[in-house]
Amino acid sequence: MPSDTLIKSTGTTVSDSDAAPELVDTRVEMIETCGRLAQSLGFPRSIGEIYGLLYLATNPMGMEEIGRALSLSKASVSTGTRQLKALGAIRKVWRREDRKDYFEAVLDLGELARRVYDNIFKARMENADKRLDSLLSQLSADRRALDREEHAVIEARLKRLRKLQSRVKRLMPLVEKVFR
Amino acid sequence: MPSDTLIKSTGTTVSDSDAAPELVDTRVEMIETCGRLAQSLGFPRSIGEIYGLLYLATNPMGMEEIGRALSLSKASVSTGTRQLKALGAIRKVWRREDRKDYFEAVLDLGELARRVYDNIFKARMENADKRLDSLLSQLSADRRALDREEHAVIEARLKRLRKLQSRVKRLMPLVEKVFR
DNA sequence: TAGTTTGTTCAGTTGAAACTGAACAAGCCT
DNA sequence: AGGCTTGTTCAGTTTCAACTGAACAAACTA
Repeated sequence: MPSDTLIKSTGTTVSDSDAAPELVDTRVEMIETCGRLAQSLGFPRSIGEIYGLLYLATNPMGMEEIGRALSLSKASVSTGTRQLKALGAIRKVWRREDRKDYFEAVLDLGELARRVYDNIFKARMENADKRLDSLLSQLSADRRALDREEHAVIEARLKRLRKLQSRVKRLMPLVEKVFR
Repeated sequence: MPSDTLIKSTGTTVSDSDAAPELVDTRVEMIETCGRLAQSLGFPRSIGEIYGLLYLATNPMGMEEIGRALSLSKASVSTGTRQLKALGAIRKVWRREDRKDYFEAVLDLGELARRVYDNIFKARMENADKRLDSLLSQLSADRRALDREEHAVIEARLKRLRKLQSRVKRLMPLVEKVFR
C-alpha cells in the first residue's frame, strides 16, 4: 500500500466538508418544480432537477458541482446531461485552459418546445399512422375468424379512428405555424 | 361446511376453463397499442388496455369479463374503470334485471381529447402560474442572501419564464377553438 | 337471519426504471 | 512508463407506482 506518502490528505483539509451545497430557497424551489414537471412529462425527475439548477445558475457548472448540489452520483449526472443535451435543453461550454465540461441551460424555451414537439409528438403521430394501417390489414387477415356483425363493428370503429387521425393531421400545420 | 348441497358445482362444469379469452388478433393489437399509448401519456398501461378492449367490443362488458380478457385482478379493473370513467373515456351501461355494471367505450374521441385537455393540460397550466408567483415572491424573501448580480440574473430568468407562460396562455383560447 | 353476488378499499408484493459504485477509457503532465 | 483528472459504461441496488389478494360493504335472495 502506498500509505501516506504525502501529507496532502491532512494538508488540504478538504476545505470544510464534501457536501453542503447551500442553495438559496428560490433555487431549491425551482429545482423541485422542474423535477416534478419532468416527471409528469415522463422524464426522469433528476434531469428536470439538473435543468432547474442550471436555469437559475449565474455561471456554467461542472459535473462534479452539479452532482454535489443535487446529491447525484457522477454517473447520473453524466447520463442526465447527455439526455438534456440530446433534447437541446442544455449545452456544453468550453473554457480555455480547462478540459472539464461545463454546462449551461438553453434559455430559449420556445426552441426547446419546438424540438420536443418535433421529436416526440410528431414522431408519435407518424407512428400512430402506421399502427392504424397495421390494424386494418390485420382485420382483413382475421376476417374468417369473425362473424359478419363483429367484423362490421370493428371495421366501423377503426375507420372512425382514421377519420379522427386525419383531422388531427390537418390541424398539425396550423399548430406548427403558431409554434414557430 | 355446506359441502355439495347441490350438484351445481359439478353440474355446470364451469364451462371448459376459467381462463382463455380467445381474442382475435386485431383486438390484441388494438389493446397493446392503446396500452402503449396510455403509458406514453403517463397513464398506467392497464387503463389503456381496458379502453382498447372496450373500443372494439361489440357489446358492453362486465368487470369480470374484462379482467379475464386482460388477465387483470378485480381490483385493477375496478380502479381502471373508475379512472376511465373520470376521464370520460368509458361509461356505465345499465341492463334491466341485472345489477352488474357493464361498460362501453365513449366513441367520440374528440370529446375525450377535450376532456383530457381541460382536466390535465389546463389544470397544469394554472398550477404552473401559481408556482411561478411563488418563485418570484420567494426571490424577494431571499434578497438579502444574494449579491446584486445573482439576484439580477435570477430575476431576469424568472421573468423570461413569465413571458413564455403568458405567450402560451394567449395561445390557449386558439387551441381550444380549434379543438371544439 | 344467513347466504350470494358484485364492487371497493387497502396493506403488501412486484417489476421496471432510475440511480449508484466501481471498473474502465481517454486525455493530459511529469 | 506511471500518475493525475475527467467522463462514460455497466452490473447490481434501490425506489416507487402499478398491481394483487383479501377483507369489507352494499344490495339483493331466500
